[in-house]
Amino acid sequence: MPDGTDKPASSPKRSFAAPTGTRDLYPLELARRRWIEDKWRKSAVRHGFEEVDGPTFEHTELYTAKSGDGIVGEIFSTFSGKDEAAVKAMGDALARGEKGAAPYALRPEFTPTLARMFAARGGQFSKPCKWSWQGPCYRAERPQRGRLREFLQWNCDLIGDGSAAADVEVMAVCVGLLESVGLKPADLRLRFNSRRVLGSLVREMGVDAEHESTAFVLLDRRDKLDDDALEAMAFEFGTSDFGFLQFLKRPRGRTGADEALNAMPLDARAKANSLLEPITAVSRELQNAGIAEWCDLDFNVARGLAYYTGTVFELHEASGAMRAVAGGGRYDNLIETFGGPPTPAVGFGMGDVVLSLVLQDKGLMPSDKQIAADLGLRPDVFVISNGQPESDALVGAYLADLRRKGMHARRSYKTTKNVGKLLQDAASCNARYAVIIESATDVTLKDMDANTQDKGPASELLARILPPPR
RNA sequence: GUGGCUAUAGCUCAGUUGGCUAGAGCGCGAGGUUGUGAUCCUUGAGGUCGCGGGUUCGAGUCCCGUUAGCCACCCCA
Repeated sequence: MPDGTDKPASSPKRSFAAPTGTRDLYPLELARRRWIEDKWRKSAVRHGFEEVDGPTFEHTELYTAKSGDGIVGEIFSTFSGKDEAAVKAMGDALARGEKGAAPYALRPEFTPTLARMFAARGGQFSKPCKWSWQGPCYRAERPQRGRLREFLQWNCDLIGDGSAAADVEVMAVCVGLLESVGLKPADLRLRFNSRRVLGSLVREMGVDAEHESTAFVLLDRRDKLDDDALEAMAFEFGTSDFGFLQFLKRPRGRTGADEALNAMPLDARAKANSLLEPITAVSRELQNAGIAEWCDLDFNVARGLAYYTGTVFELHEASGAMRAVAGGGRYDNLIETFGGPPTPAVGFGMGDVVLSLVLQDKGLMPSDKQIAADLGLRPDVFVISNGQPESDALVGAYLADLRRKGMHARRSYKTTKNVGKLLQDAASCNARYAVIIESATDVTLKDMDANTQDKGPASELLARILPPPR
């Protein structure tokens, strides 16, 4: 365009940073992520969960319907780009000072997708249906320690069984993961509660059904607010019934059933034992499953998501310093809400960000070499020339042959003929064996772990390390 | 969305009360020595000091703005 500017034809260089809250994963970092994904998947498989997957983005209404305001406010809105009418409508709404909603949302969590999937086709599966999933989720939050805008989540859900045993089966796969990465009950605590029990208790204390969910919010924040702030919020929410206020302001720190019951009004306490039955059922099953030592009953756990109906739980670092590693619970109404048959379901989600932090803090993240070995990425053999021209010429043929036979085979790209430096190259990629080509027929086979080697005919020595023929 | 802290090489950091061509270690590349993963020696690449203004004879250094990152609140995996 002859616009008279003398800008050079080549546009100026511009550098881009990754968007806020996202991660660029270079080989070592991706290997660490794969290691976690591998542990997740294996834990799910061991416990009999089958992997499913769904779309990265959904209709926005899928989340506005049931997820609760917390998550809805963090949605990344998405347009198709071809739907100019929708883009314009949102622009107009914003211009009028209204809130606009995009037609699509990047998934902030997977549970609504799973409930939608089950509502659509769940009838064809035998019950209970045990599904696991892992993949990226997106939330437009301000990043900080343990929190990003794009993160990985692992979900395990058990659909079609409303029993306490089902609740505990889901908790058990979560604990199974922790055990598989070397964590101990002293490191992490699984705090559980029941919304149904909590609901009947607060009703006994004078809170009506309409205010039940705001009562849960208050209980969830007990540890973070002082009595005055709690009381102020309670009045604001219209949940200032005397009995409930006393319960809300009971001493902090102790979280078990006895402490909670002692803080309740007498007439409520009288009925409490029968009201507590759902929780005692869970406790029994925790014993049966052998994971009780990981778990604490905690009346402060209510969970933010609006769709939880029964048992709820959160997994926290024992010191309580860090945010939740995982959280979940029972959502018996969600599938019906999405047009399916009334179906009980329970599940949890675990994020990779906090889990990685915990593993690092505890020194449980394996070395990069160990991770590569765990993932089957360790080179089987490293091919080296002894520096003679006839050996140099054979490197490519050896590589091709070994690879064709199923070996992970590598070579050096350095120009040096120094065997020591080439072995250093082999060691730095953690190759299991090194093959030094000595002549047209002979090689030295070096066991890099044992630091032993033999020299002889190639056909004979390589036969030792080749995988058995199928 | 609110607040605090930080910003010099890929990484970890020096850089004096403002003063010559901005440094080190590690890592990366090349070469040498010892036919075997170590050690050692030589050498190279890589930075408009986050970006934009201002003060000054002179700014990596002082001031303002901005962006990004980290941390906390909020919320949550």
